Amino acid sequence: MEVQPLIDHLSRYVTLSDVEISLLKSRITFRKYPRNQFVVQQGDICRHESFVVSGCLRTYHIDRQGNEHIIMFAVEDWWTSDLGSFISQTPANYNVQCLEPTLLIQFSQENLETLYQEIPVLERFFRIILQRAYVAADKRIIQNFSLTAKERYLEFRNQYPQIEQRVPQYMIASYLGITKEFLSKIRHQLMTE
Amino acid sequence: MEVQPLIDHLSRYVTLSDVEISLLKSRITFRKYPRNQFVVQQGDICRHESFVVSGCLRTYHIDRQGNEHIIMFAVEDWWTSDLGSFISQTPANYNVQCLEPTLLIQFSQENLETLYQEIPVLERFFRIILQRAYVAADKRIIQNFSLTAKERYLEFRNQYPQIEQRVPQYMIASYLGITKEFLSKIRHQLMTE
DNA sequence: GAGGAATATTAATCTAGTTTAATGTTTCTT
DNA sequence: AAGAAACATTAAACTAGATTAATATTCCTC
Repeated sequence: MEVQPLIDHLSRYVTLSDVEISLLKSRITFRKYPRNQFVVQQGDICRHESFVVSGCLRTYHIDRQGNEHIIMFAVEDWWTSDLGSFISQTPANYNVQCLEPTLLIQFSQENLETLYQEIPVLERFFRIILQRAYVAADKRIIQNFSLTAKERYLEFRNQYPQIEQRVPQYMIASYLGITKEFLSKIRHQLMTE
Repeated sequence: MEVQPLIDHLSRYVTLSDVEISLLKSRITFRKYPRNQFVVQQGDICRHESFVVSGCLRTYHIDRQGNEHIIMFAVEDWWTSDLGSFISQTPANYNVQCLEPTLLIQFSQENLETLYQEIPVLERFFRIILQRAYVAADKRIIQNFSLTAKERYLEFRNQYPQIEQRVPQYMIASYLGITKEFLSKIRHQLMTE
């Protein structure tokens, strides 16, 4: 059924035989979430790695003072989960919440381990995914250190134009690490110059 | 010779036979660096993953405005490199510099690939290392968002007491993402309260 | 042990971004 | 179509941390 986007996605990185594809299909789960529902909640153990077939999600952390900080968004063709929690099966630092009705393809730890045996190139594929996540996290550390809020906003808009249209501004502010009021000010500045 | 610290370190995560250990020994390189020398330079491709036998290093990024930002320190028993660059053999975002005379055990890409074939559990080991690096990067993003400079300093002091003694304060300030003057102020505050 | 380099402190002024609070606008629901 | 909820803007007062610049202190090195 809706598995094609995943197959296409995998095919961009590794080559799979027909047998491997049916094997894969037998070990995945489709799950439909309504708007606002949580795929992972902070404190729970993240049981799945999820591929987004359709919809939009945010990953955020609630700090000691109760403030939300959005770490990433995910839309069609992206992976989402609390990777740290999934990997080491420890309590999640993040909430993963659907911002739209969302369809996910999910891989449980156990099924993924089995698949690694059955389809060795998947190991390679998920190592690539982990590496990309690491590099992205790394890049964000640098950007938060070295760019102003305005520069980060422009960078975001430039890199994720699709996302800016789909999520409310106060969430983008949270992603950028600033208040919604200040983002509003920045946008005003950008428009009147 | 000085390989024991590495063996001990590996043994904490995986079990190696004597045969595997000699195999390992044959595929590593020792390298001694004097103070201030660079193990990796921003823009170069990072050719090795390095285990610190003795000494102390910093990893830092120079941004567009020419400001330095320290991303991490490494001392005995730690791994260091520009992981993003090493993994994907792309130009490094970071400089890795010795702050003391330093002895490293280095793994080249090719030797590491060979070792993965020869000693499969090493694949597991380095996946764990990558995961830890990812989780650490992740944690830092959260901390930089949600803690004040003072809180981050206390956190650092608490988590890396050994390092605070070994590196100059202005580098700690850079690691915390603040100026040396402001760190000085924080320290003053902490002492007089 | 003197002199210079590197490191650290202090204090005044400045600014990017926050807070608070009020007002406006859009979107959802019935 | 009205009312309520969610989202966005504006502006004034405030603060964490930067910048600048001068002075101390520590640490090499000859």
